[in-house]
Amino acid sequence: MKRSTEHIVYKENTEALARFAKALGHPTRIAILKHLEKQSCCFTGDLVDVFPLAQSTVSQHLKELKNAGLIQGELKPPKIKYCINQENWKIAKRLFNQFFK
Amino acid sequence: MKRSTEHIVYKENTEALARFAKALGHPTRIAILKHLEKQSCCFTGDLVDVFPLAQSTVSQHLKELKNAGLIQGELKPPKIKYCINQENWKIAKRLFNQFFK
DNA sequence: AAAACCCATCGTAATTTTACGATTATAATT
DNA sequence: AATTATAATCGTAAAATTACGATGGGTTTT
Repeated sequence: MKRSTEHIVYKENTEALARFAKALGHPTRIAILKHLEKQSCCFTGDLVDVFPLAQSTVSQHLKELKNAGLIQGELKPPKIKYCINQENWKIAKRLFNQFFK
Repeated sequence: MKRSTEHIVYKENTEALARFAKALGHPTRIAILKHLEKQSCCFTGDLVDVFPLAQSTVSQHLKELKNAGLIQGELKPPKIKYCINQENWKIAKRLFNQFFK
């Protein structure tokens, strides 16, 4: 089946908002972010203890949040400390705010 | 491969927020909602003209937005008029606001 | 150097999403 | 009753997502 591979061009903000929303589109990722907001920071292992999910699955969710720019990891051997990416968080906040204004 | 079919229990708001976010997680759906906000309402056909997508594809996106509760359709034969679901819109707005507070 | 620890990545499978054209359903018009 | 208009739904295919266990790559500790 044919499927248009060239994608539609949307406004800058539309793409960005959809990207953030997509990253937020899974309860586990929302829960991870809530956890990070409360704790300010945490290690992967902490989250593996919190959720009944495999370590690799949690890691994958973290990767998506990182790819979306919502979190960032800091090497703290032998662990990795994850925090909210405040800069992008502000951008996301602003985009959602003006979307729902 | 085994895969846990029983799902994790999240807080009420976490599930709800993820559901809304997921619906917003595609640029076409963001664009549709922006259009609805500006126009206040519109018909499926209007959107088919706006986006370079098949009618069935647009209809599918509308269905998802409807399932998420973000829009509602009103029979206006032979058309269907779509509007933002103000009640749920307010809920979504509140959930995102308190999430990003 | 070996063992232990933490976590990303790989490989894989099931499921869901996204897109299309074709068909169907409903209502209005002729 | 037949035709037209509008839009949902069906069937299908490709791609992406979500989950798991297993493996591997750095550090630190022994």
